[in-house]
Amino acid sequence: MLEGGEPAATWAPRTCDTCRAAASTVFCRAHSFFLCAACDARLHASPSWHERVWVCEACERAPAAFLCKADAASLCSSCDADIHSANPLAGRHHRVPILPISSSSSAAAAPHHHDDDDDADADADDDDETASWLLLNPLKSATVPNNNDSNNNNGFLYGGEVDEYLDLVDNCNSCGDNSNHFTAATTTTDDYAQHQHFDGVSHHKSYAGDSVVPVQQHHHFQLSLEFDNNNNNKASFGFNASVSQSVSVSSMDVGVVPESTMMDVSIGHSRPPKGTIDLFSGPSIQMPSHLTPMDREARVLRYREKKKTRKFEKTIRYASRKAYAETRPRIKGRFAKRTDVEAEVDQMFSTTLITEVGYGIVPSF
DNA sequence: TTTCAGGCTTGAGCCACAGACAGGT
DNA sequence: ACACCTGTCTGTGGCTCAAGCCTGA
Repeated sequence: MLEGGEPAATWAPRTCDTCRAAASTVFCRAHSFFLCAACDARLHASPSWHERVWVCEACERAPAAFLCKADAASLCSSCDADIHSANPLAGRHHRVPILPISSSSSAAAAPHHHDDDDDADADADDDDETASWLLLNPLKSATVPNNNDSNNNNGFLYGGEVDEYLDLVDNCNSCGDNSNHFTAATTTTDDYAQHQHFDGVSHHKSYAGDSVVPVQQHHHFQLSLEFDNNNNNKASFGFNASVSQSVSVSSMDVGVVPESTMMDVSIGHSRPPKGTIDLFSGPSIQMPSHLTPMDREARVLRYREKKKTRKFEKTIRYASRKAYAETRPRIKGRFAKRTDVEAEVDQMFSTTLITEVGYGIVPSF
């Protein structure tokens, strides 16, 4: 859990230069003032508006200079440089110089807008995000034939492969031959709250995917790709690739509980912890070598659908077991043996539970 | 700039037991 | 074919602690 873990003092937004109370949201270039929404509306209510820009959404202390379309975030030069140099994927985010707040669209253009009713924007953002998640090296993509999909230009080419990988990981039990070598490195530091299952993850001030605006730490999952120039349909995955690119995929969305440390491929690793997937041992996962545009589109759609429906909450499969566990005596958190008296009380409790709540029948799935 | 210590965060593992499930009689 | 018995496996929550990360000196 991250409760209280955020150094709030260091992230205090700049206060309004006029009222000195509210957090500033815009920067007026004419005044060289940081203004809150109220003061901005008051000072710039006349038709002769000054040119204003949004305050950086990351540091909240400097005027925004760029708009990152992938993150839908307005960023100052410093934050933009920091964030988009963090990894190759972030570097591919499409950013444009930020435009002054227009007279009619200040509200509509407000940052932090992720309204579902704005389908066009949502789709665009979704495309960007999906691309960010799925894309691999665009240069390499261009070298692969059977590549007629216009989406390839923005790196969608291997979305299907990545998605396929996600599915493979989900299923966790299908491995092909070793012609394609797949390895992965993971780092894990933060953002996960307690999760006991692959889907049992909760977020705390984290931005899903590779949205990196305020990300201080990142779970990411790295793939390295090696392309066989002699057989362009074959892509192998490995760390020692002479021509390789990395792609970061948030493990929280992949649904994989990664190894806890960055692993060196050369280091032999023993059994992974229970509940994790050992991506390093055994036969490599075979990746599909080529897909039709329709296949790719279908996979991307499937990926998006999965992303929409994924659940981070812990799923209780057996309510009765939960009820028993909650009433069970513990010693330092561990279940302890019940005394006869406790067993009797529990028996009574169970009877009550059956009649009142309906527990006692464990549903089968 | 590098190193180190201390604090903080995260997640695996442990425990007992009810119920599911498979296989034998 | 059916009922019953037995053994094994699964899932449940709170706590501890090791490992890794972060921050400041």
